[in-house]
Amino acid sequence: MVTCNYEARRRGCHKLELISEAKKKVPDLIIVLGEELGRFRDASKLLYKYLAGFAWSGKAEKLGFDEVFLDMTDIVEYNQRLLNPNDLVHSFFCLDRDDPTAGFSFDATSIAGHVYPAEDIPPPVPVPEALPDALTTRLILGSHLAQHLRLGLEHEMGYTSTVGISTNKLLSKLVGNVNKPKAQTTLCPPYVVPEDYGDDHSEESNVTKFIDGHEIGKIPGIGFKTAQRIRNHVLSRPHEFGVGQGWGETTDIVGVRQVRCFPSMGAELLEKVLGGPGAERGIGGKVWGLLNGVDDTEVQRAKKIPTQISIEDSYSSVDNMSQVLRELRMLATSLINRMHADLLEDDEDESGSGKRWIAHPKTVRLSTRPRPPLNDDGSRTRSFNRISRSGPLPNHVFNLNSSIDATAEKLVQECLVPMFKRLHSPQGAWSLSLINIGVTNMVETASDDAGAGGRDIGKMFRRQEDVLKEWKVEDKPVPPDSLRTIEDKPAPPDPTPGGVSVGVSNPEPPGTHAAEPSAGHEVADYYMEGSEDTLQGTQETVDEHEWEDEGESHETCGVCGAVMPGFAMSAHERFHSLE
DNA sequence: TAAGTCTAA
DNA sequence: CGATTTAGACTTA
Repeated sequence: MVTCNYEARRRGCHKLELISEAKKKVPDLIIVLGEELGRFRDASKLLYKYLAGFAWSGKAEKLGFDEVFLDMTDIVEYNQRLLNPNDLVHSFFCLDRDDPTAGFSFDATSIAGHVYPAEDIPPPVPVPEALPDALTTRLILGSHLAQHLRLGLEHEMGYTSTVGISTNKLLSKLVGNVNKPKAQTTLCPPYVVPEDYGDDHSEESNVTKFIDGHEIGKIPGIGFKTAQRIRNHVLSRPHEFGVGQGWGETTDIVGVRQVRCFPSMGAELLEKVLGGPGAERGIGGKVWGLLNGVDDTEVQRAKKIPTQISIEDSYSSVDNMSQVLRELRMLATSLINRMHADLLEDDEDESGSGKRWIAHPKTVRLSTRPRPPLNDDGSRTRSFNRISRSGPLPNHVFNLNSSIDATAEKLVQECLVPMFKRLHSPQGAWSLSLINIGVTNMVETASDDAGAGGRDIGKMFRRQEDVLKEWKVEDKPVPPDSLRTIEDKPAPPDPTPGGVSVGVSNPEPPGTHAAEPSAGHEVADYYMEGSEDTLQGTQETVDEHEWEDEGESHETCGVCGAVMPGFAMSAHERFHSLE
């Protein structure tokens, strides 16, 4: 079992649990095979959009399908100034700079929702004496904003959510885990993080106190490998693996405190332990920061186009060409569909138009995970290693006049099969446990993006250039009258209604860092979970050729019938695809 | 650019 | 027995 909902968890199930085990605990457990990610994607997009709408800065970063970081520094600071110190209980949170009436009322004398450390005694009667210190005020504001977002998410979108509120991504994410589901938690001051940190301030700082309670592998940014190396060093021996349980379970539990307080521990030592070939530069300093609750990474703004799109499937064994062919066709079809869903946009400005590509991937990649051979004892060492080959993506995949199936088939025959042969000799014996195909190297198509938010002229120029570059060779040969729009077809509905959704989301606001008392970022960390949706659109197409076979012979365009030298066809096709 | 590693949900 | 899928950031050659 990959994952389970909160109801199942309440009854004792875990992620990655054996189905047999889970069934013992919950006989009426419902097992759902496979996945319909499309509906999750759609829900994810919708929820993301809703939340990002509250971020004045536009800083709203998705983490997976169901989590979002929101940097609410500006809105929080704005409201900090609006507070009336003489009547904090009746405060108003303004959500729109341009509309003083947009917002909600709240009590600025206390934090909304749960707090860390937990208060054993609920605060007496609020004593709106004076304005608390700046950080506390900001966290109070952040907590109420989070509360408002969670209520909005629930009442307007139908999803419950979980949120963590603190001053950076690391802390907000971690503190969001403290109370769930359907809750929010704010990491309370004091946040004393000394300039150099490293000294033991656990007495004064809730940051240290909080983070020290975590096993190192639980810290975001410290993954399996990194955690392992740190454990080995601290324990000065190879760790032991837990048996029978999920991955990465260790019988040796090494806590953050144990590492932080290890003799001569610091950025330099960590750099030695973790550095080396292939390691990220500055890894020591980065991890040292994490162990001290320091995380200066910015909440990223949403990207309009993904940097890659990939599809994969795993198998118990795929070991012959006909299986490979079948799987490649399936994957290629899904990939083309995904490209249409994610890279095709309604063409507004043309009358009677259809869709147009907002970006063109330039590269296609095929990766596999070969099953390791049997060991002497008959066992098989697990390996997750992948190998891959990549090459130019033929232009014909952008042709909207061909059917998806035809496009996929062509992609398989022309690209994927040859790449596969570069990976695995048709003679040699192989057995694959996974096949993945994907497209990368997106080149954004120029758009009349009247979009708000700052526009980057330089960037737009570059985009133009990129596009023009692609055209240059072929530009001339394209007959003027070959321009044509491609009409779009209504998408075949393939939605499955109703999904189950559990939704949870959790935003967390401000992020003042102790290290930088005044200028911290605020980070809101949102969490959403579960969701459902409908499916995507469709397409169709005509036909075409591609750029690799540039010969001197003439060819006829399947779309407009124009005749031109072979080398010009790719540009010509691109031309159609852009229209 | 290509291939691989690490991380995370 | 068996153990997902997708994607981003980053390094190295």
